[in-house]
Amino acid sequence: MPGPVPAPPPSQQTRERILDVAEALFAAHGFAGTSMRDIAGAADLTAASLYNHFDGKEALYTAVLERGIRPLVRLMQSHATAEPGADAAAALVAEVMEHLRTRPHLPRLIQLEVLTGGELLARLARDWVRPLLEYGVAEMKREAAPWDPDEYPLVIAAWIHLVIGHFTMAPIFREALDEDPLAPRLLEKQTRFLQKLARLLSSSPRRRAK
Amino acid sequence: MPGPVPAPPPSQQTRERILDVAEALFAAHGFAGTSMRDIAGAADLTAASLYNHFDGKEALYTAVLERGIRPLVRLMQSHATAEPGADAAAALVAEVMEHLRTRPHLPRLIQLEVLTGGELLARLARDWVRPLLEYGVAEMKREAAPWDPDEYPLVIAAWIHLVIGHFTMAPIFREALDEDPLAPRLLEKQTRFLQKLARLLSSSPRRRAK
Amino acid sequence: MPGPVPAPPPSQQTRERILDVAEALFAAHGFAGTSMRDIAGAADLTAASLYNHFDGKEALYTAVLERGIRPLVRLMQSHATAEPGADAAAALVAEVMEHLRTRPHLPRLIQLEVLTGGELLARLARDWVRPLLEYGVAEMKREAAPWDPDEYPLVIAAWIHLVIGHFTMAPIFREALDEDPLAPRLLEKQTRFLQKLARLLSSSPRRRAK
Amino acid sequence: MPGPVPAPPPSQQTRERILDVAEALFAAHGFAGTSMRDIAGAADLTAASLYNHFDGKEALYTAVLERGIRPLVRLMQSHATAEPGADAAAALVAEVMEHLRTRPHLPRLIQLEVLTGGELLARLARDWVRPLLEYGVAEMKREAAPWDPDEYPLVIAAWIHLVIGHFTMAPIFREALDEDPLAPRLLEKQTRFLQKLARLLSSSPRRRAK
DNA sequence: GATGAATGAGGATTCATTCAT
DNA sequence: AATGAATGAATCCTCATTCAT
Repeated sequence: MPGPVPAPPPSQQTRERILDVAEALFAAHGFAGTSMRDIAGAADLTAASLYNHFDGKEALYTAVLERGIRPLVRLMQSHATAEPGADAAAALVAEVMEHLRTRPHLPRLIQLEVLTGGELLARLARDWVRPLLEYGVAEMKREAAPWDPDEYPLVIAAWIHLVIGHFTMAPIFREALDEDPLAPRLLEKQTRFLQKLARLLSSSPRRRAK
Repeated sequence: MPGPVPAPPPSQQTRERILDVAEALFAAHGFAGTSMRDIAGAADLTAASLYNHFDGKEALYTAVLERGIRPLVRLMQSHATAEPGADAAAALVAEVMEHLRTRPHLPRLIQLEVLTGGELLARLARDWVRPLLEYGVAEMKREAAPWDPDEYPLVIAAWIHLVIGHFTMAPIFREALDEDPLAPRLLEKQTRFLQKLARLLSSSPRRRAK
Repeated sequence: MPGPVPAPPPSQQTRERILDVAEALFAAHGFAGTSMRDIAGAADLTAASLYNHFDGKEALYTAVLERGIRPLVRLMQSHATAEPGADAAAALVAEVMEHLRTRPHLPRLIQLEVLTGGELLARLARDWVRPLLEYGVAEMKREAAPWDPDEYPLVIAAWIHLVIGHFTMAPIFREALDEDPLAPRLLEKQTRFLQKLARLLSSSPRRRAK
Repeated sequence: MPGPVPAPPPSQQTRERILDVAEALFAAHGFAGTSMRDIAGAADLTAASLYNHFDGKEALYTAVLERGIRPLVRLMQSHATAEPGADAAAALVAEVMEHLRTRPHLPRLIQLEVLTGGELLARLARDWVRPLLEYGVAEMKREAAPWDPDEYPLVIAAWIHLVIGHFTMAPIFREALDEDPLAPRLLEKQTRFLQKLARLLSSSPRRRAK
């Protein structure tokens, strides 16, 4: 039985605080649009102090991304080894949505990184998208989904777009719908919508299109 | 029969050239990540010369966005008034995809603008997303789609995510698939996939989920 | 009897217009604080057009100063040769004040030029201040004014300060007095005040100070 | 008996050094004619370093003016409350001249600020000129000076012009007289001249002019 | 004579980073 | 671990000037 978690040393606390505000700022303004002073200010520090915790702006950015992506990759891995059942996709989607709910900056960070072709893009592709594609394609083969096999990757990509897009496009729908897509109510609705979609997409329809 | 288009004055040519390279650079590195010198260099000019054509960086960025978004809005409007038939959605998707094929920077620009909450976000929401939502929701009501009415907006949003996402996430799939999602072959495949999906989504299924 | 003055060629008109606005702007913001574009704009021209009339900024500035100072120097010269009477000083002061009333920018221009040690300073000293000193000292010698001979220059300098200062310090007295020192009423009052002072300064008082 | 003044921290020293050189440069070339690089260079710094001490050029300029004007205002205030005697004006003039001797840039700064209508003009009028006017007018009323009451402000203004003008016009008299008006000898002579003038101006003459 | 477009030089300011304290 | 001060490089932008039209 584990005892109480020992309080992290203050330096560790500061480090996490920096990562938190940096994550928010990088997600909101991108790498180039975020200055070390901005981050320091938001963390109640001086820019110089950041260098006591990170080797520089690039290193800080990398640390933010690493910390954000790791749980996502782990989530993927745990599902890859899990019993592939009928509702596996629905379960994965729900879990991912739930995770992103607590880290809403993460999809934005990923999207920005992808858009600006950052250095972590290759790693993201290798550790996150490729496993997801392999896992998903295998699953679809097993299920005889209503798609051509060479459409399988597009289906997987579609899932990614739907999940990520819900977060990255949130601001514009907030404007257009007068409701925050990241509020709990809409997040749950979107999750249920995606699960419904999952069943629809994998069910064998009577007739094949095209 | 229209006569030959008169050659635009050279100054107009320069202006368009600047807009072209600025569009590419802003889409690739974001507003903050693109310097006036970069743009000038790509347009074979000095940074100072840019100011003979635009009032400043912000104005240039706005001009790029305006020019990019206008055709998109017009596309939407022409469809809003068109005969709403069974395959209206499929036709619209195809047209949008075809338009974006020739302006692949545009979805990235929009995504960046949305992410960083730029000033045009409100306009985008008003002129582009809101009409799309209204048009789509009306269409779905007519068709008795297999969704709850309060899910209709999510369906429309899903379409947007699928179209935009295909472009904004292209780099990572290029890495993961070893094939360029923006190459003609994959663009066509994605278009057909989306049209198939359109039929699937609007067909009345036997049983309702949830 | 001279016939009607022939209308100056349009180029001459433009030239004068440029000089007028340049005079005002240089007087208000100094040489460094005034841009060619400012001047051009105020003259309803493009900066490039200024170069059709003047060789450059420096040349334009010089022309402004020349044009402004010439009448002042001529005024001095005409008085130097005039009959030196008792009220010569009073008459000179009145004439100078009257001239400056129509060219209120001139004292400011001179003051700025003196402050920033421009190139025309030497010329101003030679053509304007030195003759004034010589003329004034001679006059005072003749009149047995109530001053030590080596104070004579100070008296002349005082006159200059009083006349120039009235114009250059006008803005601050406009603030402090709630009345414009350059309005006709105050200009006349100041002129009469200076003439009164002239009599006071040159009258032989009963007792000598110091 | 006060103990030794504690050495100011080095940062304060740098700040003062910057203010010193900025005062000289602003006085010599005006606000627009002085670049941050010039100031930095004269203070043995980089332009960027100036921003560690001041928020920008405008702020630095304001700080220079504030620092310069404060003692002047205080001088005025101390005299306003002092015993108004016959030679009060003479004493004040002497003190002001003595103060300006050690800060010869100050009158130029003020003159420039007045000429270009800077933001501090209103404050100068309120804190410096207006009290001086009130104090002086009161004094003159008490003394039955040889002037119409509505000429009193002109007399006060005349004093200001004579004191300020001596400094702001120094360069041109340096040229014309071959002697520096700001050298101790001439400064003292000017002070004695002004005091003599004070007595002359306030003595009741037998006859009234006008 | 007027102008739009182009440009090199320089303007103020911000940036990421270093270092002594 | 935190910071104030310093700085070189780069930011956006303005400037005076030129030149083809």
